[in-house]
Amino acid sequence: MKKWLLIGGMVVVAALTVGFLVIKGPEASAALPQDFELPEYGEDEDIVRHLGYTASYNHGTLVPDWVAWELTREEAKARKEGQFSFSRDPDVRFPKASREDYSRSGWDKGHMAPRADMRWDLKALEESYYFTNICPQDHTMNSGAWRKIEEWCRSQALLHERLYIVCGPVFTNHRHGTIGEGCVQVPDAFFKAVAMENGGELHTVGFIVDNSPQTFSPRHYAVTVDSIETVISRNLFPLADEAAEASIDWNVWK
DNA sequence: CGGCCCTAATTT
DNA sequence: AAATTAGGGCCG
Repeated sequence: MKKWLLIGGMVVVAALTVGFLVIKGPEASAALPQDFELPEYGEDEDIVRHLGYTASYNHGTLVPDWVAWELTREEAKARKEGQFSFSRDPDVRFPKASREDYSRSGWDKGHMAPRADMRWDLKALEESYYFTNICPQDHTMNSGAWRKIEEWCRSQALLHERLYIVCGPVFTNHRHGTIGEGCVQVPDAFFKAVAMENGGELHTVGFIVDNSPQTFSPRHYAVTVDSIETVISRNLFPLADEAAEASIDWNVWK
């Protein structure tokens, strides 16, 4: 059933793409399908769509399984400002993480889709503070290695036209347990997968950072998207061909 | 020194 | 539960 849905979805995407090409002409061939950034997901997942990101929120862990978004050059340049605080997602009705769970836990309320990637719209900025988009993160890692990866992504978005990014928690041995009365599970590590089109070819790069004090530069944590997919058992860019996820081309990722 | 990642205490 | 206020540390 799931497989047929997937195939059906791909047929629809292909049909839309063909239609798009007919209308727009060959110069549009560089544009990847809308929602290209969304990973593979099952019917049992709770998908929440917001202006700046789409996420799959997990009832059991009380963190997202993944958060996906597109980052364009213009979005990366934007500097809108507003004051927002962490809050519950009105689009998620079942029990979810709260501020109390994180308060004095020793763990950061770490953004998956970064606040700084959402400064092109005040609504997107506000929604980035929903717990749908938050995981418990080591503070040194969040403000160190993870932040450097986020800033590296923004610099890549400025160099190229747009990036497709999906990131989320990695659970292996659950060595950090849970926090708060809600029992929010603390991830063992985090993954981030990035895709970008350059010269008609798709390029990808990934990162895995342990949820512990990490401060090295992005390349230290670089891995293929393929290897992330093995670790989390999920296809991250279903519409990308396998070869694009099997290697990292540091000539295009500058 | 500004930008970005935050925290905690207090008030509503 | 959320808004307000005040503050810290790291890095390019």
